[in-house]
Amino acid sequence: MDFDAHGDPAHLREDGGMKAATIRDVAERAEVSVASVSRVLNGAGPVTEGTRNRVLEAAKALQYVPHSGARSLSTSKTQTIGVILPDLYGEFFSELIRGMDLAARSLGYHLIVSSSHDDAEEASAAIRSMRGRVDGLIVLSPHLDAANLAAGLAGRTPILLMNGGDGAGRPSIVVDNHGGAVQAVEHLVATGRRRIAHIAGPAGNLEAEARLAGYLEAMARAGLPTTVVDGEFTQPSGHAAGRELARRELRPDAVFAANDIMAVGAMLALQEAGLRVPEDVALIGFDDVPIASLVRPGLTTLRIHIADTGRSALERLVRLINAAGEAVADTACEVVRPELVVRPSSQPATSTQSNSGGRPGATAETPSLKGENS
Amino acid sequence: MDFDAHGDPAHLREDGGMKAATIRDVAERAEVSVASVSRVLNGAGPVTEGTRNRVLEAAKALQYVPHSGARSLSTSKTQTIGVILPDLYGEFFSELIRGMDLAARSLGYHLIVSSSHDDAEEASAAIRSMRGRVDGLIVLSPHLDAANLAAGLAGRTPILLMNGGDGAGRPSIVVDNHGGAVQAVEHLVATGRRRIAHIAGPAGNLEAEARLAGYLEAMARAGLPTTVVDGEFTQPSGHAAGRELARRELRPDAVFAANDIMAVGAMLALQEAGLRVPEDVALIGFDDVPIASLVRPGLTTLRIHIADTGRSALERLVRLINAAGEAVADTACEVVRPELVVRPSSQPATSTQSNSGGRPGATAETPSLKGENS
DNA sequence: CTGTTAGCGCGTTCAA
DNA sequence: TTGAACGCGCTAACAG
Repeated sequence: MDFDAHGDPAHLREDGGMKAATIRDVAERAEVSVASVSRVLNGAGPVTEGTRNRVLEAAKALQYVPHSGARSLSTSKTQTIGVILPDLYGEFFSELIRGMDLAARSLGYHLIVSSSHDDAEEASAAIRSMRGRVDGLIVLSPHLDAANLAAGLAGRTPILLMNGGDGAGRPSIVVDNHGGAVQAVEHLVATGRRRIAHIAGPAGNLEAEARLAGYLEAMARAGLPTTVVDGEFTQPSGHAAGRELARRELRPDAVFAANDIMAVGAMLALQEAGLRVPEDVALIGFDDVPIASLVRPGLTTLRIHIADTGRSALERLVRLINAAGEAVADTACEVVRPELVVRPSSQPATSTQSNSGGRPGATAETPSLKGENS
Repeated sequence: MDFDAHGDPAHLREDGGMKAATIRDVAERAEVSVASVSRVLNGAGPVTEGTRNRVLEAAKALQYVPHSGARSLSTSKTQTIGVILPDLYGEFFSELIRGMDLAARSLGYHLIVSSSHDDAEEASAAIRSMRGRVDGLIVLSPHLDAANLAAGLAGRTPILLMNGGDGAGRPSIVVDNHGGAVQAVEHLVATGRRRIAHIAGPAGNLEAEARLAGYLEAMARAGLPTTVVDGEFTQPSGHAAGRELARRELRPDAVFAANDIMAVGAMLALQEAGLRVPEDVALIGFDDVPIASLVRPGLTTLRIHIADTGRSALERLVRLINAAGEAVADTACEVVRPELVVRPSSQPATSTQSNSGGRPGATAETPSLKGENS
């Protein structure tokens, strides 16, 4: 054969290793304009049944897949929302993301996660690297400055704060940490505990500070002396705190940990020290992550419907995105109120009485039934 | 004042609600060309100290942030990798993603996750919606067809399979599920167990099937009768399976669950039935998710360094991306070998002897020290 | 109903 | 060293 001067475009070969087909290739093959192809593929605009079929056929033949990046550039909509979080460790964040992912998928959005932003500096870089890549941002920065900074940096991209602060007039979602802590203490007091210690979260973390404040306030109101041990929201730190408390001369008869995983750590430490939970020491955590119901004794805690909160956060952000410019009405700080879930770890020491938490509204434990895939 | 025909561009106003500044705005303000701005901001190409400063100044004044979407389009590099997974539930996936995120961040990549793709249909849609949005894909589809389909769909975008199959000549990472299961059974046999039951994962899941096959083979080799109960990789299913096994006439003296969370469920069920672990029934799981070391008794399991595996997977994919076109040498299936971690849940029934798992290479438990942030 | 054209915002030759 | 112009792939006006 001689020179094949008019050879097929490279992309016609099945998987010859060449570049992927573009809308233009489809247009050529279908012998129509790119506009028509676009119209057909997006179902928008009037198209003849004939051209429609030719386009569809050509697209299939070329295994054409639209380039979402290019589409985003021209529509200035990425259908993607970014989630900035300090860490990706533990069940709390994974549950939150799971909830967001669920909502995102049903709303036609993608999720781009970016973690490990402890200091405002890193978070800032992460946020600006999101420009042109996302339609909105959800920022979980437990540090005050980071959040404010984030809000500023975002420019005009809608942003939802979940840093534990009140949002300062910006759309935000916050857990009623203070109220939850008060509930925890009141529950313990109501069930006969008096020497109630608190394992705090890391300093500078707004959530941790609010929980500590709630503990201190409730204890003061009850006229009880306080004991605070530092923790950092991790299992090991909870374990260490528990071990220390077990060694104290005046051992506490109850421990309120600022989150579940520290409570679990403390539970193990207490048990290793030969103490019984709840007989010798009652235990209560915060968050109600899945593991709370799997340890023995089951851990009493303050339930936040984590995945639901994540879902709701994402839905709200999408609403903000769709209302961009207009309804600046959403400047509210939505409050999630934790719900006391009484499990065996906080049963009264006096007797093995029934499941009454001592507070109306407390939820009796129902077998938690969720698991893990592999 | 009269008409301000030459008014400042809208974006000059601080945060007047107008669009964000583009590279062109910066160029105008600095009185240079966009090319120079690009050169300065990307540190590429020769630039005079003077223009450099003017550009930097203008950029700062305008709070200019490059539009990564546009950049991606022109460089055809998104610096983003997509992760397709069937679900986002449980510690396994969250640990995996954590590892990937760690690697991604240190390599300058973003992570876009997309879950809930049970059937091949959905996964397919998810994958094609990634085109032009990511530089590569990591696909965790435990179903055979889905994976093959994925590989085809990806076109020319690098893809790394982690579906439990051998990858069929494509780059992939797979856990030696069969070998792990054999280790589990041999460990139980070596410590005196004979009636060893297996709680299997969902049918159709390659990982689950390989673990089942390993169990069956090892049992046959040991000349022992098999007992298999169906599960679905979830805690509730493990609980149900455990309850059923506890009721059996010829109760097993050991249970090997196809993953940790089912083992935990089974453990709780056995204990609720009044059985002692490990005295009456030894228990062993698979994966070594964080919770395995937090339940009591601590769960013996086959450790996969989940986060490390995720990290390594991402690094390999990035390598594939950078080698695009050239080194098709990477067609290998990397195998991750699980490591037996002996914890109290599988101690010999005969006595409370020391931690020897009976197999060389078995890792004695060291206190697991990781926690959760809130 | 269809085709042409102009951007979206940025990187990048190629001259000057 | 700098700038003008083109292209990435697609959508959206605007003609025809």
